[in-house]
Amino acid sequence: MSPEDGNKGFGTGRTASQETEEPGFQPVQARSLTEEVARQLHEAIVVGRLKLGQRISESVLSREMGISRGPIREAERQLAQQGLLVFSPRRGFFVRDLTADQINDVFRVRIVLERFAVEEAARTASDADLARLADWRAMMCRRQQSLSPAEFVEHDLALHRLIVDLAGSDTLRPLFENVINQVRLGLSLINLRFGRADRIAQGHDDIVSALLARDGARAAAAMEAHLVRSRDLLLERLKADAQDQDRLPPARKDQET
Amino acid sequence: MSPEDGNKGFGTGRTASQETEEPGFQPVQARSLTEEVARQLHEAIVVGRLKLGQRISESVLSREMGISRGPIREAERQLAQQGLLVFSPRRGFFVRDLTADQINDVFRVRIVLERFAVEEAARTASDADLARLADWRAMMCRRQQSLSPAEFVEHDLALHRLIVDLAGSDTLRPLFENVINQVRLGLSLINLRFGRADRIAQGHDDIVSALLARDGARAAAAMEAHLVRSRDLLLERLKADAQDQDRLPPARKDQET
DNA sequence: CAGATGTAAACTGTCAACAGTTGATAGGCT
DNA sequence: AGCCTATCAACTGTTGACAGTTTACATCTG
Repeated sequence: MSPEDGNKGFGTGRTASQETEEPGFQPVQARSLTEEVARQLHEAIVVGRLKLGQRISESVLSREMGISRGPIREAERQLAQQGLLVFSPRRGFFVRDLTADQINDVFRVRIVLERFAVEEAARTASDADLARLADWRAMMCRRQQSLSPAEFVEHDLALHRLIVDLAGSDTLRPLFENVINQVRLGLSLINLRFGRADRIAQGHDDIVSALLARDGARAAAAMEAHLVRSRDLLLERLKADAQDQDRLPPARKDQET
Repeated sequence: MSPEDGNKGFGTGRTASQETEEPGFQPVQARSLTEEVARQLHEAIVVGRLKLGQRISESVLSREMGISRGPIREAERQLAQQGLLVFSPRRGFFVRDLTADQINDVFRVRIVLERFAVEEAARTASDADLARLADWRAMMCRRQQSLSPAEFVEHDLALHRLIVDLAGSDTLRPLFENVINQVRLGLSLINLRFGRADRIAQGHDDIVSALLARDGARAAAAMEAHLVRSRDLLLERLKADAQDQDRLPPARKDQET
């Protein structure tokens, strides 16, 4: 109906509009330059290749990527709306910087959203979807030993996104993505490493088991506890890293990309 | 009331950079064309001058407004991120269309966000800000008789925005604006008129008085009840209007702007 | 007459260039 | 030397134009 079909069903994998046709033709997708630029910028930011507060110059980017400034402008504006960049008129875009207070604030809202998500999921998700969620979690648990810290973070976020999808609310999804982007900004602020990460992972099992029992209240409580732990771990490491870097001369200026 | 005039001084902080200078010079604001276009489009949509589902053509708009297509592209993309437009690749932007189910979904999320907002406001807002909120509500109540339905809606939304500001969360604010935009879309779907609107207004007093008492739980309950009433009234009128329009031939096509 | 096919207009995606502004650097004055 | 001022380079805001795609209409064929 509407020009943009929300990807319904299960996971984040937007399996798209590929109707079942006999010979497996891929629906040839001509991604626009804007999308490609947005994708690359998004990755560069959440991976931490772009430092927080760093300026993202249109002209520099256009020269580096070999395209004109139009698509880059649009991509930057898109990321700004997603909360990854901030815009300063006539000066350009900068990677958003986060203080510890702001990270705290982000998590307050995140807790609200994800409590709602698990409650809805416990109420309305299909048995099949819940079972798939449990399978996915089990698989992730088995692989846990062989994951790098960055991969562990990705799996963690994927699980949360899965739960939000199960809530089945097209309104919630974009809000969650926005908040998650801020969380990733915060994560890119620290040096990822393991430590008490297994306690974080343990929280997932509590959430999933409550979901399987369709106990919304317990799932919400488990979710909140899990997020509080994640937040505290993040803030704690942020403080530790900040102390480490106090020795280095804090020369941060408008660096080129 | 423009959607984006940071109502200063109230709760939010962000008192802007206008230092106290003697002669009252306005900080001459060179609004970019993009912002101006976005503002006009925003208003045209929430006022209902643009029908839901209608196509917004770049070229037509650029001819009408006498500017080139660049700023219009950017403004459209911005509104798309805000949830007012949807984008169909190589076809353009369309005013987002809402079904009754989607309106229901929007209100589910809105309730979650605003419950959080009043709880935070009850906990952290300053006494002065709460007093100002009460004053504002009282003034609005006195004027109530002389308001048009559209003005009443604006006042209602302004009150909710005020409360969200009082929560003091920079993370919550943009999410709320996004949700509110969807609500306005829904409102533009019906013929505004009075009826049991006074019962809606009554809900505001419950919320404000609970806030003044700093009773977060009661404020949240009042907020939820208020929003549920608003939602039900909206959905009910939507159904009634739809029946009215069933007689007219439903000729809706890609109309020019 | 119904369906498929070809054609043309209109539109979006992208680009290169111009104009105005910002920030920094070099120079002059006290 | 220290502060202010003028100049300049780089960047953003905006424009008009070109190329490829989509959509609608007309034409052809069974």
